[in-house]
Amino acid sequence: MKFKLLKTDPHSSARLGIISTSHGDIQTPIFMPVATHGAMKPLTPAQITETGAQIILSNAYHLHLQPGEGLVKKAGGLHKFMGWNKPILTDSGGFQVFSLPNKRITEEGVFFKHEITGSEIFLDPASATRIQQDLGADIIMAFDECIPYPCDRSYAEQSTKKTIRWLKECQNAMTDNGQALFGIVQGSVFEDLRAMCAKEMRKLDLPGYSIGGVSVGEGLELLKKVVGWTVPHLPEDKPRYLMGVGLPEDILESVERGIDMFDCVIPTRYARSATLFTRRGKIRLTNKNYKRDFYPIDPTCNCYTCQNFTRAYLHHLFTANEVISAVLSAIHNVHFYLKMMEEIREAIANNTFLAYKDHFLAGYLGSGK
RNA sequence: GUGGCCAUGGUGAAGCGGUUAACACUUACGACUGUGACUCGUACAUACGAGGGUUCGAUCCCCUCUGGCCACC
Repeated sequence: MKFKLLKTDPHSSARLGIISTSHGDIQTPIFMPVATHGAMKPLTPAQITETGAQIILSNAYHLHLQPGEGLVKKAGGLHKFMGWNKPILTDSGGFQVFSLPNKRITEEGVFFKHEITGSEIFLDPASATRIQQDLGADIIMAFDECIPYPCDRSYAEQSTKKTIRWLKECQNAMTDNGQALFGIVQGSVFEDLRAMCAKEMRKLDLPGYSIGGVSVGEGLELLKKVVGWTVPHLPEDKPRYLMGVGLPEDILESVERGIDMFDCVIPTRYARSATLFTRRGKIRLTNKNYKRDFYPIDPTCNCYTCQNFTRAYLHHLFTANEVISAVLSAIHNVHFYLKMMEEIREAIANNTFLAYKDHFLAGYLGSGK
């Protein structure tokens, strides 16, 4: 994997770049839709491609449980297994340390309770790395501890140091198979911890760096601060990935502060519960005022769903609990995100990023809504 | 025709003398940020078939009516 920084916005820290992988190039800033189990919830790879996705995210933890990295490897790797020949990034399972209820964290790793079988499974930096190597994604993530928010300083400091140590163990576990290992900066909402973590990780000369432990309830204002504290300590010539973010406004604010990559479940998850993104804000298609609304979800959108279906039809599909309600909605939401990213890149290229951001937010957050 | 049982919101239903009529579903509106088609939050019977009566007080007791179910003729 290689990253080429094409330009930096003269009015902000927004950047334009290209990540090259053996499965193709990725234009940054980019949003990565999430396909945790090796499947993007309701969409086929062909549909994912149609939304404009350049890279998707899968999760090593989930694939380890089912069907197991050994089987994926035997199938020829994750790309071949799931029929997706563009770049893939796998998350290590570090986030599950944060999000799953039954786990025990030690200095060496984390014990999880298998959700289905109830058996105990153990993940540590070495095993998480090995799993991801077997899966064969283009970019793999370090095994970290995603610190909950709020969190007291002493725990945050101890956890952050552990994450740094774990990163070194991940790096040591790497074999030269062409995959790129990204480190994950933690440090909760403490400026010095974020800076310390970024500086320490920078010394390891990794192909990319991410910021983790955000979007865990701290809110947009703190998110902006955390990104602002961290980015200056990261190398210019390596991609920066803000994990698990976010809403359109979160992404715009973070691009402005120098982030290149994003992932989030929001567009696909919201699609399943009838929340759709439009240039004028989110709408919830199950609301009864859409029952007789014969306009597309977003009249300015050129996705398959908006070109062919009305809000009234989608409202009907959700009411009738038809599975393609999720399919058509996900196509739109993912397309919406990726179109926004495309426009962000165009704006940076034209030195008009801040104007674009203001214009977008004015329409999206809007007057009435 | 006679006897018995029952009648609570959009639905299924608790309560059976005492200030807010349980719960579930539906519905409505929210939430969801390194993903269980999940889940969660909030709202929703001035009202207990109708009319009388007893009582300090009735959805809960009594009478009549109306409606439904069952049994017998």
